[in-house]
Parts: sequence; structure tokens; C-alpha cells
Amino acid sequence: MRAARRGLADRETVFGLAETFKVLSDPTRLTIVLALQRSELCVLDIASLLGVSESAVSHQMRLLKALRLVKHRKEGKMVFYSLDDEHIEDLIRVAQRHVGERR
Amino acid sequence: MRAARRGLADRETVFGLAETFKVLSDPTRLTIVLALQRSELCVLDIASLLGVSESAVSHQMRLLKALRLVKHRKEGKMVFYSLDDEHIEDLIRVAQRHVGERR
DNA sequence: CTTATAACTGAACGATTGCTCAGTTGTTTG
DNA sequence: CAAACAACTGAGCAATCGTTCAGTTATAAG
Repeated sequence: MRAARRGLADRETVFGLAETFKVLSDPTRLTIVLALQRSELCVLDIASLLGVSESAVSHQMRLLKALRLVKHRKEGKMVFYSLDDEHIEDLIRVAQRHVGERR
Repeated sequence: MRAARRGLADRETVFGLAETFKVLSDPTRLTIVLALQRSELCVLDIASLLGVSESAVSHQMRLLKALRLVKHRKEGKMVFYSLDDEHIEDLIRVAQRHVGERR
């Protein structure tokens, strides 16, 4: 691997990492993930909990689903979402430590 | 705290967390941070290492400096940057584990 | 079948982002 | 001093982002 020899991580790794950080960089998405840490929720639950439109939530869930951060379970006309990745919780924990220790 | 009782983290915490993730969500900035993990570097070093303009690097360094991710040391006309936050390295490590374990 | 409800979707919008360009500041060298 | 060099800066631009809006699909109830 040429890139590694020059001291740089290869593009694919960097883009994958950046993408992971990006999902969590939007307050709405991050709040959704934080809420799902506590319990499984349907779209309308999330919308009313965050005070945003049901459409906005739906758009974000599609993204979170595409990046495999959440999984869904259908029950009648409702769709329940829950977290699908235990690393994400670690990530949030470490970041919380970081934010906590700066003024 | 009313928000916490309703099961949501307060706005300030969420925005702080999101901001942290956001800095690392851009491939250019992330590559800079990864490079600085290995050694202290000046602006032109970073620019040539990443293959981007010196101006672009300068703009990003200002941001990284404002968020206290890097510190700088002046030596003649050159400015050497280095990491100023050990939590960031933990964060990257955890994220790497996440990226590594998905297909 | 019709109505109501939950979720999804594409288009369009304003806001933000990261870059380039041109020019400035500060330091060193001749 | 002037010239060269490293870094910084603001304005402007294209691209991306997150939302709203209007409409669709799917399921359930009357």
C-alpha cells in the first residue's frame, strides 16, 4: 500500500471514517440516535419527541438505515426503529467524555 | 432538568457532541488530524501531503484551532501544528472499529 | 369501497460548507 | 531597503445539506 508508506491512511478508510462521523454530526440525527438508545420508537414518536415534522424524521431514518445505524420492524401501519450498532454507543460515550472536559 | 426527564439530552450537550463529530466528518480535516497523529507538521507540509492548496489548509487549521483540536508553535516564518486533544485519538480508534466491522 | 392513519418519497428552497482567488501580514535573506 | 517566502484572510462560488411541501403507498377501520 503506497499511501500507508507515505504516512497517510488510504482514501477508502478516511471516507468511511468521515461518513461515520458525519451521520452523528447533525443535531437532529444525533438526538434520534440518543433517543433510540433508551427504547425502540416509531416515526411519530420520534417526530413528537424532537418537535420536528414526521417527513423530516422519515428522511433521516432512511439515511440512518442506509448506513446501518438503525434497523426497523414493521407492526401494522407503524414502523419501529431501534439501534443496530453497538459501536455507535461507544463512539457517543467517548465523544461525551471529550465534550465534558473542555470549557 | 426537564429535558432529561422526558428522555432527551439537553440541547447544549447535543450541539456540543454534534460539533465534535462534525469536525471529523470532513475528509480533508480528518486526514489532517490523522497526519498530525504521527508528527507535528507545518502548513505547507500538510498541503503537499494531502495535495490541496495551502490556503485551503490554512482555513481548516483555523477551524481546528478554534475547536481546540490542534495547537500551534511558531518558528520563523513557519507555523507547526500538532494535536491538542487525546480524546480525539480515542474517538478515531473507536470509529475505526465501527467502520472495520461492517461490509 | 371509502375514510383515516402511518410512513415514505421527490422536488424545491434556503442555509451552510469547503474551496479558490486575490490580496495582506509577518519574517527572513540579499 | 527590496525580494522571497510562509501563513493568513475575506469575498465569492459551486456543491451539499436538512427541511418543507405536496403527493403517494400501505395498512386498518367503518
